Amino acid sequence: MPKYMQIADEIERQIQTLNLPQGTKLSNIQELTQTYQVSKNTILKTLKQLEDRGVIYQVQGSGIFVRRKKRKGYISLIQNQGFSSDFEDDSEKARLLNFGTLSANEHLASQLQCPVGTPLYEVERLHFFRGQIYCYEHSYFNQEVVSFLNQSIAETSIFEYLNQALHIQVGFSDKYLNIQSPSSEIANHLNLKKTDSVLKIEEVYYSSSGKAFDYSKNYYHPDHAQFFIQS
Amino acid sequence: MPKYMQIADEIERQIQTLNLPQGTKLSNIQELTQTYQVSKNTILKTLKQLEDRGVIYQVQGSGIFVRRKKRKGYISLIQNQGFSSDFEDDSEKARLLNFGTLSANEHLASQLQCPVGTPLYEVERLHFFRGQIYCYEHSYFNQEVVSFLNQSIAETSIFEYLNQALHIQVGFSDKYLNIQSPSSEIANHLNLKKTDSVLKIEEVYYSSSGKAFDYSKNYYHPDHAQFFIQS
DNA sequence: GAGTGGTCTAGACCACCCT
DNA sequence: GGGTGGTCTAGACCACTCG
Repeated sequence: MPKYMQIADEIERQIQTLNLPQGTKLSNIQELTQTYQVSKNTILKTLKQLEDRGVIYQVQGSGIFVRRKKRKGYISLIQNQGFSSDFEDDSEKARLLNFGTLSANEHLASQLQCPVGTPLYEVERLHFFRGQIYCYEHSYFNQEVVSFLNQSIAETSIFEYLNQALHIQVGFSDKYLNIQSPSSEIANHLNLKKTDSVLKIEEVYYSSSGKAFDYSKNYYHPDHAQFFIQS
Repeated sequence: MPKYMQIADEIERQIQTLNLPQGTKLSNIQELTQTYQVSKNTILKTLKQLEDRGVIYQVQGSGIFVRRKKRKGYISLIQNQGFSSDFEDDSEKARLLNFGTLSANEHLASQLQCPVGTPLYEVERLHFFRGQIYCYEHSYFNQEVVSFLNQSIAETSIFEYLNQALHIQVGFSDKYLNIQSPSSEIANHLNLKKTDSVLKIEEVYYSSSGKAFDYSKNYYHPDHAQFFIQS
């Protein structure tokens, strides 16, 4: 891991350990270069990183200050790591409903930016948080990028597997949100009436080399769907 | 405006003008330094900027590539410029429902991180897009930051006024999303039944010096609320 | 005016991709 | 192995904030 990243992790850990409140002033840049024995530019990269993560903010001519997340229990829409990472404890569980393969039809090919007929993996899962159903997920993975996947992997964290076993890193992602009336199948999965509404989030994940490898349709239970964005 | 920003704007404009498709390879870094007669680090800052905007992606050892937004008509949840900026044409209109002042109660004081009793401006507006109601907005501005606001300003773009007249820049923001059943007042404003659902987005905007100046509750019509996030 | 962050340079070396 | 992006350095100067 590069220096600027290590230092960012260390500073973030310190803020959390000391539980510093919003607005706490941190050391200035010159002190940070001395503390970590690196050049000013490296510290600047560290601070940009922490700013992007929503951990600090910088004010020209004044200083570097702590920024704290205000509300607990909200899922971040920015971090690109699938489901498991949004929860600090192990209270996130997934139940596999279906695992299989299929060929991309026109719609899937367009979303995954691959030719019609490309072989895909198909995964359907229900996600629970503290025993509550909160999301029905319907995902497709391009087999030309994700060379192998099976049922037992799909029962755990797919993104962790992609990262550690296949060395596929998420480069970037597109997410589309809207509100829909659930189909009877989805209403059934989420324990809803057909007259209720669900929050639908479609996601396309791209590897760090820019290939789309995952297209997911996620339907969130209206009572347990809470999201936040820091920017 | 700094060089790296000017160059970023110029490159983005070129991509849009030439309508370059996703995946188009751009000049490499060395060529860019020569084209714009700046150092490598300046180009690197430019590219980071464009990456954050979702305009390009970089692949180590390979090159710099165009990234295009896929769907039209979706509102970005990342850009921090209030309502008007989300629409390319002038089809966004706001109708002012209420303008006034009040003192912060406990809830508002907590959201705006100010003492109870701080004087606030209160604004209620309905937002239209292509003649359709899509959002009911209920906002509060801290008068200690926003020193002046009146009815006729609230009828146009408040953020544009804050920026140009008061020189208040948005430094960062927190946004919280969830689904709710509308109160009868809100159902009424949005032309909905009480059994429908709305997407509620609470937003807190901070100036570039880190002071919270705007707390808004926005209720989106379920049929016209479409959002996207690139990250 | 002293302190602090923001921009910019020039150059060295490393890590990864592709042919 | 040649090309390309990623990291890091050391130092100069600018722009803003605050007492």
